[in-house]
Amino acid sequence: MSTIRDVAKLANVSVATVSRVINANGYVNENTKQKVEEAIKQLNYRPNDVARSLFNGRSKMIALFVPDIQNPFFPELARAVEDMANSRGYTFILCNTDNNNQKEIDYLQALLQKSIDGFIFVSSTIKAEQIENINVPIVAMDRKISPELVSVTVDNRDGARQAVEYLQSIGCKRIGHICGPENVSSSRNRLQGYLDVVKKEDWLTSDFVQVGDHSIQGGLVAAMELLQKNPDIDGIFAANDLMAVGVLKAAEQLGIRVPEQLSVIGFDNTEPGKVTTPQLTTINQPIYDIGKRAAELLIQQIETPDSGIESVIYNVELIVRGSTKPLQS
Amino acid sequence: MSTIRDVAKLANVSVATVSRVINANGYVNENTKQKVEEAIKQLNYRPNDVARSLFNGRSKMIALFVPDIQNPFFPELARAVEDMANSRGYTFILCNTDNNNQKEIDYLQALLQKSIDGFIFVSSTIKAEQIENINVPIVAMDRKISPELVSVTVDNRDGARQAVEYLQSIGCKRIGHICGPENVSSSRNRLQGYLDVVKKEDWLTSDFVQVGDHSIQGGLVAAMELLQKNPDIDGIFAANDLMAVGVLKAAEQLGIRVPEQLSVIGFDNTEPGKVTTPQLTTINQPIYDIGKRAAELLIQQIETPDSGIESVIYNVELIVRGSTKPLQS
DNA sequence: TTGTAAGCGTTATCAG
DNA sequence: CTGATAACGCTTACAA
Repeated sequence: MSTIRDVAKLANVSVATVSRVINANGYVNENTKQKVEEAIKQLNYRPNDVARSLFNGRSKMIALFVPDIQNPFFPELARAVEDMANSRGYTFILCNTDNNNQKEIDYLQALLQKSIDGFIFVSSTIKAEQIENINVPIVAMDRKISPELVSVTVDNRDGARQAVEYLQSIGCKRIGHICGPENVSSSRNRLQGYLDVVKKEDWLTSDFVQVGDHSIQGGLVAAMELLQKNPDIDGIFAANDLMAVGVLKAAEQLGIRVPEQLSVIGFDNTEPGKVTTPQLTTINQPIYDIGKRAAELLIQQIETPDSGIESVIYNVELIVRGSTKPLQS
Repeated sequence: MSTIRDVAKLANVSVATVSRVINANGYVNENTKQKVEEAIKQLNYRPNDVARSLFNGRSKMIALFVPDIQNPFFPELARAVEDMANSRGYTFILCNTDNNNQKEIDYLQALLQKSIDGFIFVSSTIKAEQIENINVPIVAMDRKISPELVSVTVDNRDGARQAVEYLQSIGCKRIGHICGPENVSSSRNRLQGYLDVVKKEDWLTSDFVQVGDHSIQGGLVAAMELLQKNPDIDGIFAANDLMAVGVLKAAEQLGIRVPEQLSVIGFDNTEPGKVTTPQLTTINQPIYDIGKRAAELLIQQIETPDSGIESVIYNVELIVRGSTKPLQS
């Protein structure tokens, strides 16, 4: 690896001049510029980013924290962040936190020591005070962390309402809900949306809501509970697609036909819901856009501090597929 | 952020002494050590990794190149690499290459400028000569790049044989194969395994092999072709689970019952094959172990060059589920 | 328009 | 056992 000094020597100029041409800043005579560029080419010189980072305290790296990339919701999000990071010249670092606060703190610390330029968090475990005196920009994605922190989310409550209203519109009379963990803001909002629609129904009891953990297995267990306690349920809204797939499995095990006897609806519009039989009716989130936007906002904050960034809330929409069907009456 | 100089000042010692304490190397009096540690705690000092990297030319970062993290095969692999990297104190960088050689080269260049310590490649597009004078360790994973390069793979040919022999054992008489792209070493080996078993069958023609692109859609299209050209096919071995899911979809569209009329078998044992109806019979790869081992070998090469690393080949095993069933006769 | 030199925060060498 | 000090490779005053 050749250094700026090698280039300077070969071009018969000082390192300052080389630096000027590399960064296209400051005056430099067209002729010497040619000489320098020639030398750079000859030596196949590339500036050492570590030295640059040391000097200016910036690394051109951003990190994304997600609970677990093995959850099919996250790869597309990660992909979007990476693509945007890339196109703006940033290196992308992926951190799986397993919803473990200690891991988050450890990652945070380690990356700060590397002069990371910013963070995007998908987290329900980090506390606002743990990041309040971090002096690099942070954006919350998918889940809010605190009202003050810039975030990119969707209108979860409205999505849930759309889902439950749709179930009603096709004739469902008893609608259960499998919600996500209580500490996840999006789960709370989806539960809220469910309640908005059914709270005045006389059949509603706490037995119609079960908590799942966003996994297929969790959805299966919750659905079993739900269906056994309330045999008259004819519609289930699960807070994400994975749990909805679990509902499908539970129904299969119990010999309940979907959608003839039970309509099922998920949330997210991720891949698993497209390979089941029947395919899942769900609420679509613009996942790629969310990731892209979050990265964009982060980079804007990095490059233009105090440029007044606003949080973003995307709309969601119902996608009807085979797991829901108007009931015969 | 305080520096080593602040610590030195507060503890009334030189920066050299502080450095010795931090790195636990060289002699330092127990008493002064206490003083220094005290000062470190008081200032909440953390060494600047960028400065360290500049000095010793190492960054404690490793990168993983995969075609696309949205393919469900890769998240588990990535997870394994990250976990191992973490446990050894390395930062993990994920790069999606889209099988695009230019992207690979660009990433390579960019990361080398950041003093990256090593690479793990899942690639069928990079050429051996493009990496031959990279002076950091490289490990190939899942796919071989060149015979000389250390790799961690599975016995694809044997896995394919197991799959096809199993189909024969349950009575399949005409077995088609959907293979992956020809430039992918694992695809070639799986095709080879398929041929090992059926090459002497008199019914075998080139119509029994279709090329897919490892996606559901690609599998669907290939299966359509296969089933229309050879209506008597009663078994299909797809080179990965995603394409096998496509086969299931094709069968559904054509009104062919699986497994009664057609047995289907995939490869990888990934999540999508577990949510279909029927669930997919497949060949299990120890995905997490592969990733973990590759990372381990890479780090070993980084920390102990010339320690004589050998390539690793894992065994695979058949997992029987609902998409295959002994034929009535 | 160009060059000199200080400094970014560490580590390691070499005296003491 | 401890302290100066010269690197690591780059950028940016400041001078010329």
